Amino acid sequence: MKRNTWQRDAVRAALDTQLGFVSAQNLHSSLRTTGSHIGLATVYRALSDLASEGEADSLQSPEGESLYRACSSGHHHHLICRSCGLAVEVEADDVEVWAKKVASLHGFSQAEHVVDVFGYCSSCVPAVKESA
Amino acid sequence: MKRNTWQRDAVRAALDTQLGFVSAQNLHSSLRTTGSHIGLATVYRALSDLASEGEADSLQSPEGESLYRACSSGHHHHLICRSCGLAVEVEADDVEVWAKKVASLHGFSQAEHVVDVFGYCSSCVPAVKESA
DNA sequence: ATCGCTTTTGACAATCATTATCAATAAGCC
DNA sequence: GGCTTATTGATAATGATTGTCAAAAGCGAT
Repeated sequence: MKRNTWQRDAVRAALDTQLGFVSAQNLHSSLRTTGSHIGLATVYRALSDLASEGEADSLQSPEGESLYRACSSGHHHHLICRSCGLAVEVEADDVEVWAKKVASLHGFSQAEHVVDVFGYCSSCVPAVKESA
Repeated sequence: MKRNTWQRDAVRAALDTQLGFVSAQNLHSSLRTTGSHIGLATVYRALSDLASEGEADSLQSPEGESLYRACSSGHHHHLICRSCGLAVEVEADDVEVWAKKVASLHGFSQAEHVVDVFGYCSSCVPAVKESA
């Protein structure tokens, strides 16, 4: 049976306070900073659980870390700021349709897709010339 | 100055023989199997170089490994078989448009996107019931 | 073809995120 | 209050990737 522990609640709560995606390591640090004595492995477990229960979204950063974020339920995608980590949930009906079409066109089944847009949010526009 | 070494060529060649995405580790094994004495670190370096020169595509597997594949130049996305690794390059004009629109709508600049579809190709359809 | 300067290699150590281990602890149920 | 068992947490283990650095090539000039 699944039990309710304060650790699990703490992780959920900590995740809620975050505006963007966080790594398990970072979330653990945050929790420690706020005085919690929660263990690192527990944070990993809690995040992993939350993600599989649909209470959190997870994605891989370009560096290969797993990042998590509290999310509204349902299928959606993200627009993520490379600088501050701010994440905006976006609808992508067009993309859903496209993904299904492409998959079936090539005989693929059980298609899932990874769709995320990375950029700099209006507060973080870096002082970089238009070079690319 | 950048030098031409047989190692670099070997990695390029090995990558060309692959139908789908491979990890650096796997590619290294393959090379060893074919008799090459190339070092692991060198394979990592070569792949990383190829990727930044645009001669290879790279993406993160759901497990967090970096996967590489020789690719045609230009921007495109992939339809990847979870079982055999087969990767099909697909156009995604609709998605390009959508990504730009969403980014500008939220004030994001320098937007890049990650769009990949994972599924099972027709040869790999697993004997799994429609449970999800 | 050789010399010399530099880049590249490769074996191995180091790093870093994540997972496994397992005894101690604490939930939920009686 | 106890009992049973899931959960915790400190730490070890794992596994991919990167750093290190002496030895081994590349490439241009001679």
